[in-house]
Order: sequence, then C-alpha cells, then structure tokens
Amino acid sequence: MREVAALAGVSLKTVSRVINAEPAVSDDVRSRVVGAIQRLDYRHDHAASSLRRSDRKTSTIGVLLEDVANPFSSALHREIEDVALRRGVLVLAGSSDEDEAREQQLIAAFTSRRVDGLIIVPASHDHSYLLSERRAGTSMVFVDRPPAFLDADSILTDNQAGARQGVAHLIAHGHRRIGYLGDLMTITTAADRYQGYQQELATARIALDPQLVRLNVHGIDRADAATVELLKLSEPPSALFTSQNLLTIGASRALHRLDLHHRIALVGFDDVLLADLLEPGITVIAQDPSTMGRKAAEQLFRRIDGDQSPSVHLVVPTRLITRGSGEIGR
Amino acid sequence: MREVAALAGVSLKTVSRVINAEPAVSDDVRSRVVGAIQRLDYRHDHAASSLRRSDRKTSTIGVLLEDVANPFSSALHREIEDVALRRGVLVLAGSSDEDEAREQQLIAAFTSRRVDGLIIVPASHDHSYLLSERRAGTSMVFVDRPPAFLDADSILTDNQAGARQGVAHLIAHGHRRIGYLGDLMTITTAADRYQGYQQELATARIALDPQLVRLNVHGIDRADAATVELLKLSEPPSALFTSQNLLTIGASRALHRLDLHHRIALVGFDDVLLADLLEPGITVIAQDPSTMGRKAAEQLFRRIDGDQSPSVHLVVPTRLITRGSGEIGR
DNA sequence: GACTCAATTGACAACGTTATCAGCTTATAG
DNA sequence: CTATAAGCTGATAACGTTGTCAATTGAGTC
Repeated sequence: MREVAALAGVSLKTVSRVINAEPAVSDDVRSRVVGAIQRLDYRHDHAASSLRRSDRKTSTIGVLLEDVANPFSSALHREIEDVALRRGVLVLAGSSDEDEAREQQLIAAFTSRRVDGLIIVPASHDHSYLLSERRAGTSMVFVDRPPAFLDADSILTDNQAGARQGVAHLIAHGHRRIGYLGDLMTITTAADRYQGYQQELATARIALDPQLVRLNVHGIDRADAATVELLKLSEPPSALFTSQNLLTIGASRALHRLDLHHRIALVGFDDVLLADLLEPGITVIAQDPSTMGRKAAEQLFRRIDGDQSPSVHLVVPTRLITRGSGEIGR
Repeated sequence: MREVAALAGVSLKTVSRVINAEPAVSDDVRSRVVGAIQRLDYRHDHAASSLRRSDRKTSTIGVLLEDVANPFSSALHREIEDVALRRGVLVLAGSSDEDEAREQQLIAAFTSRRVDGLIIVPASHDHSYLLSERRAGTSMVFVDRPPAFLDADSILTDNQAGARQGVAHLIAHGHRRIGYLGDLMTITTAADRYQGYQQELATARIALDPQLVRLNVHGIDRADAATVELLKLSEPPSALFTSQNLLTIGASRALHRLDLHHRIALVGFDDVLLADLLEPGITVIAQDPSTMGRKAAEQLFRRIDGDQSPSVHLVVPTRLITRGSGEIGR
C-alpha cells in the first residue's frame, strides 16, 4: 500500500480511501491510485484492515457441522454459504464428528480468528464454555439441536412431532408391532424422536415391546445387523420406523437382501437420495435442511447487525413423503 | 494482552512468549501469566499475531468446490479438512456452481484473507488471473480438472480411461448400440469422458451413431428427458453410458418409469449412494474423491512447507463396480 | 478584499501482536 | 575475584491498515 501511494504520488490514507470507496476523493486522484494498484498488482489485506477498523468485522463466520460430507450437513452448509456470500462473508466450516472435544477445538480455532458469528450443530451437552465468547460479543445460532446451559437462538426440526407422524402413518396402515431403530441416545434429536415413537404408541394404546426397540445404533452396517435381529424374533415386527438417514439405508439394505422389502413396511426419518428409485420407494419423514440453513444464517446476520432482542427458537416442520414402503399393510 | 501483562506483573513480550510456548520463561512467571489469562479470559488474536509474525501464516486454506453440497465435492472437502486440522489449519470453503465469475470472486475473497494455500476445482478455463497470486507465494493445487495457462500441481481422475473401461464393459456384454449422456462440454472432465467413449467404440470398430449421443445434458431432469428421447428412437440403444452422477440418476429414473431397467443395460461414471439397493444395482465407474482430497491436501502442505520442486500431476485411477445394471446382455 | 465554507488531502497514532536487541541476574570457569 | 556464558525479561519498533483531526485549496458571498 505504501508503494501504491508512492507511485500514485499520494498519501497512504488516500489509497485507503480509494479502496474503501469513500466519497471524498477527486476523480483525478482516484484514477491515478487505481492505476497504481493495478500496475503493482496490490492486494488488500483484509485482516490488517479489520484489525484497525472500528467495527472489527472479519466478514467471516464459523460453521460447525456434524460432518461436512453428510447430506444433511452439506445442505445446511450450502444454504448458509449462499446467504453469507450475498453479504461478502466467507464461511469457515468444520466437522465435529459428534465429538465434544473436537467441537470445542474447532470453535476455539474459529473464535481465535475472530469470526463475526457462529452457526453450530452441537455435539456437546454443555455450552457454558461459550459464555465468555458470547459476552465478548460473538453472535451464535444453534441448529438442529438446542444449546444447553446457554441462552442463544436456535433453529430446530420438530423431531418429536415428525416421529409421531411417521409412527402414526404405520399404525394407520394396520401395524401394531412396529420396530424402532434409534441413533446414539446422547444425540438429543435421537432422544426426541424416540419420545415421539413412545408417545404415538401410547396414544394408539399399543404397549411398547422392548424387544422391538434397538437404540444406540450408529451407521449403516449396525442398522443392517439390527434389522436382521429384529426380523429373526419369534414375533417379528410387521413394520419398521428408522429414526435416521443411515439407519434407514441399513434397514432397507437388509430388507432387500432378505427379500422382505415388499412385506415389511418401512418409514424413515430424514430423506434419502434416490429413495424414489427403489422398489418400493422409501416413505420418509423429510427434514428441510435448506430452510434451516437459510433461517439460521438470516438470524445470525440479524444478530451481527446488532439485533439485541430475546432469543428466538424456531421450529421447522417435517413433511411426510409417501413412496410405497410405508404404505405396505399388515 | 496488555491487561494480562499488567495483572501478571510482566511485560507484553513475556505474555507473548508464554502463549507461543517459547522456552525462555521461568515456571514461576509462566504460571502467573497462565493464571492471568484465565482470570481475564483473554483470547489470543490469531490475525494480529500472523500480521506481525515473520512466517505470515494464517493457518487457513481456501477450498473452492463445485458445490459443497454435492457428494463428490463434500467427500473431497471432508478429506481436506482432516489433513488440515491435523496441522491446526482451518478451511474456508466455497461453491463455484460452475460459474467463472463466482470462482474468481471467491478466490479473491480467499486471497485477501491471506490464506496459506488454495485447493481448486476449477470452473473457469483460464487461470492466468492466478499468476500474480502465485508469484506472491500462495501455494495452490488443482483437483479434478487441470489448470489452464498456469503451471500448478494437479490431482485428476483418469476420466478417459474410466469411460473406456465402462464402455468396454458394455461391449463385452454384447452391446453395439450404446447411448451416451454427457454433461456440459465446457467441463473438461465431461469432454475427456466423451473422448473415452469415442475411442473405445473406435477400438471395437463400432461406428459412432450421433443419434445415440446427447451432450450438454445437465442435471437429473434433463437426463431423464434425454433418456426417454433415446429410447423412443426407431433403433433405440440396448445400453446406456451416463457420464456423470446426476445423469446416471436421471437415466435410472427414466428406465424404472418405463419399466426397462431389466432390459436396457446401464453403466454410470461416478458412484451413486444407494446404487446397490436398486433392482438391478447400478454398475458404475467409481472415482475416489477421498483419495483425491487427501493427496491434494498433502501436496498443498508440502508446497506450503517450502517444497519448490516442479509441478506434480497425479492421476487417480477409477474402479469398475459391477452391481447388475451393466451386466444385462443384449 | 476579507471571510466563510466545502471539498480534498495528509500526518500521525493506533489496532493486537511478535522480532530484535539490549539489559539484568546468576552460575561457572579460570 | 574477575571474566564469560547462559538464562530470563523488557523496551521499542514494526506488521498493513484505518480513525482522527488538522491543513490546504478554491469557490462563493458580502
């Protein structure tokens, strides 16, 4: 910048003014400075600039996801990116892998880079470690799971209602023995969905058979194995409710292999790509990650812009998509 | 930091020494400083630090993908993140959407934040705009598509050989009329794959029938429509080679709808989640995005660490995964 | 002709940190 | 007891930029 100023025959401050498009610069000087910038191919240092600027904004936000490579996370990520980019804000992304230590490590790395705000899909169950960060003025929005021991905005899926809707759909097709596959119970959404399952059974006056329930099933392969177990029972279920993406895939794979996919009904929580090509297509309770990402980003930027109103807790509804697997009768 | 120094009764520089774990600090002073840091919950400012440090490293890299939400991109992204995080490096990610202007805008945003390096899946066809950036010392690695008018490392899939392998597989099952769906020809990988198709037909002495070729097909719906067109021909193809992810899905959807999925053979380029659950499973030429991401990140960090050797051009092989759809005979 | 005012420009300090170098203390060798 | 070295600590400048405020210029007003 010093060289640019010298070449254009002006002061440092004037170059700064041109770069920041401040009005009080004559056209003559401006064009000289622009010329010098190009000749020297000068690149503005955003970090040094934000260090000195009074608003101290880095125009960067941190996004903590479960795993940037899973479809739900990456759909969130994409939507956040679009909202951010429209404001010239860049996104630092990281994957927690459901690991509390990794979550905290990543968030510390984000904040030491002085991000303007954080969007967090939390893995941990105590966010009081963020209190001082919040006091320091960092905006933050929680997505998919609520903050614990911390008051902050959140955008959640209505997990309980979604699970009830799915189970009710199976009950409506005559099923009374509905197997349940649930993810790690430490994940609050998994716990919520299981509550929904229990509630809907209770509403329909169906006794919960613990044999039909497999909790803490994580990943496709475990879900496959758990499905096989359920179907080997002396009184096997006539329908399955799988409460997560990968569990749905695992269960579906097992049903196909056992050639039971036309006999055992299946409803999954969270949509699955290609689910409509299968025979039968998989009926799901779909979440809406794009809407969640957009709302989260919009809320974050409202906070960054100075909105001080009380915390907002938004619940995004689920949608039942019928494709065949959930409409198999008993 | 000034306050920490005051509370601990030491100088600024000593606090800096403690933070950077420099050896020349007595245990007594160190513990006083650590105590003060915690009492004041001081947070280190990474940007200010790298502004002054002699290596000028920001411990941040920029990753430009086609779309953070597509499976290929996000698998790359995840692998890069893992390599980076092991070194305490954070990842800024962005989606070009195959738009040259958006690519350049994002890269400018990355470089103005002084990233240590760039990993680029290019959308544009002239990267000379990066010359000055390279001269300024920014490391960069290209992935999936080669750089143009710029000498830089690249990690590519062997697209031509992969396509030949897929087409050869169909020919080996007796097919002579093989339909081809190709993505936008401006994408170099799409062009390479089409070349592979042409070459393999030539090798087998099969005349290329232009009617069977549909180029510049982009997205699931267009692929679905193009498939329907091909099958309506008076002399329809007995097999299809779809040269991209979404085109495979679109074609598969059309085949299922027309109930031809057991009669028309299909081989796709790039793997598709759930492809093994379909009836028949989809045979694909699989790329290996995880390996590509890992190699790209490792190469980038070698450059960042000062490796000045000539550009490396790595080709990652494809793998044929047979699942049924490609083994339907004529 | 003196005065006011607006428009333009520049000098300097400051943002939060680290590099450099100098100074102080204590131990060791001769 | 002095000389030298090693270990620890601090004062100051600097990284690249912008905020503050003052200086300069030129036009317009009476």
